Amino acid sequence: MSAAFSSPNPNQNHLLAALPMDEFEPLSAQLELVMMPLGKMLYGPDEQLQHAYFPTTSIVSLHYILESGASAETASVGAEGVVGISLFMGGDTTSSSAVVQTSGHAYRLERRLVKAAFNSGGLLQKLLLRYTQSLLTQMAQTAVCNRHHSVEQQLCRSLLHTLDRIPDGELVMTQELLASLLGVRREGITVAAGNLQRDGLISYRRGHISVLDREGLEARCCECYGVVKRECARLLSDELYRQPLPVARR
Amino acid sequence: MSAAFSSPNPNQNHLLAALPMDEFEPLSAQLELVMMPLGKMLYGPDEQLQHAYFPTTSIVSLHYILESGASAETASVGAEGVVGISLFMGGDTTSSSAVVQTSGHAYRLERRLVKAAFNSGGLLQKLLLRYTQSLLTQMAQTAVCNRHHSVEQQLCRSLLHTLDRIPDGELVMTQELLASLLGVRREGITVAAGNLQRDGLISYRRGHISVLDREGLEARCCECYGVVKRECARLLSDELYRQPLPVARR
DNA sequence: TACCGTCTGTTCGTTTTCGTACAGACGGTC
DNA sequence: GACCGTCTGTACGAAAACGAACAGACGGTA
Repeated sequence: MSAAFSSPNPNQNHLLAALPMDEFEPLSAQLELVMMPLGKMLYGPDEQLQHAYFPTTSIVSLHYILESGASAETASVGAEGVVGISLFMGGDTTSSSAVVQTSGHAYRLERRLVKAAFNSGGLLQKLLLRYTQSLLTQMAQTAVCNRHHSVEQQLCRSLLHTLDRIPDGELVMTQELLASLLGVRREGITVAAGNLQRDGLISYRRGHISVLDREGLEARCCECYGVVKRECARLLSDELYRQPLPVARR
Repeated sequence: MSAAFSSPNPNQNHLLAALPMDEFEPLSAQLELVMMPLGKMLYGPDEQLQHAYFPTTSIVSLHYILESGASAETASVGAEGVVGISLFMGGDTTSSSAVVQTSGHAYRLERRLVKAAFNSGGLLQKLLLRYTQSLLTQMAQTAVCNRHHSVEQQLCRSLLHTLDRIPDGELVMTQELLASLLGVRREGITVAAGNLQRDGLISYRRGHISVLDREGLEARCCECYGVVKRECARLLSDELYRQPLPVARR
């Protein structure tokens, strides 16, 4: 496990890890390891994508920026997924942007290779389609949550989703960043986070948030977190996935 | 054109109309014309879908119902699309529901046939994937709109999207229905619609809304309507679509 | 150690939406 | 023509989030 930190490995991405040898092998030489620094924009609105990114230790936020400059996250992508689905879905561009929300690594694959791999129609195609379906669920639930739930509930949801992808429970994000992800004022986050800290669920200091009581956060969160998590598990963890994740490829 | 009303025709659905003869022919005998009465639920959460529906004159609303009973629309589907993408994306079910928002007709195709047609990989597969991408855009924009825009702006958006699918400009929907689609109170719709009527943009009476000034509505609407419309046009109206829609198949 | 930029905390009035309650009006049915 | 269910209009206080302004605190750098 500790080797995972010192030596990045494509198997850290769940989609890549699920591929059988004969599908992974031809891709592996083409996969390029890239650093994903916090704040880096992978693509902007209507920009031709050059690569698909398979995050391993990084988290990427998909969001839309309004003419006013305001923005809101519509979904986020970690090691369970891939950034750049429009490359194989057919549009090549999207109206949204993709920005690194948690720094780390990713493997990227050049545009034409993504399309070719998808069209060759093996397990990878199935996986990518299922992942896209889980992304739909995530966006739909974000829409519902934005309509009906409080800033505090949405903060819990965001923290939990991030936590699921950062096993050590130590999130590196300022309140300002959280606010821009959720599309609310920074002050709103200050108050909500203050309440959570007062009640012993989290603790934070200048850009670092530690989750102290995960169950507490879940109890305080709206149902949206669970809906997305269950649906992603269902779509991506059934018979398609039988390999334990971090272990060497058989 | 008037024949379109008296005799339902699969060509009224844009996806079906775009198919070349050799792909449409084997499907045509399997397409079942169904009436879509207002309020009919095509499927509920986690329910195994039995058919995909290709609307012609009907409009279907995809939405999520919270434990509290509140709900919110995440996307809507008319003649440009298909209801039941999880059949070919791989999940078979979704956490959302699909309900008829405007009564009319649709053609439905049995589950296995949908999967077979998708997997045979012709133009239909391309079309379905592109349509799914447009659905992603729609959901993402709904999330953003729910976060940042007023009830009145969202009402305009909803009316415009419906209007695009109901050419005669006479919408059959109560304020109660509109409220449940947008996930707001009925009173909020009363006020917003009252303002629009006062300013001469619409007129309504007991469940019937007439749009009097389309440009006015667009001016009053947020950018979200245009974003979705342009993106759908781009994804579904390029080289894949060259046939004029209502005309007989060549 | 002093400094300074960034991050966090707090305040206050404003706006929007919510929740609740009830009144009025339309239109189809008996 | 009277009735009644449904749809629409209005009002009022409560709650949530916003916008703007400013104070304080942390922590890296000079």
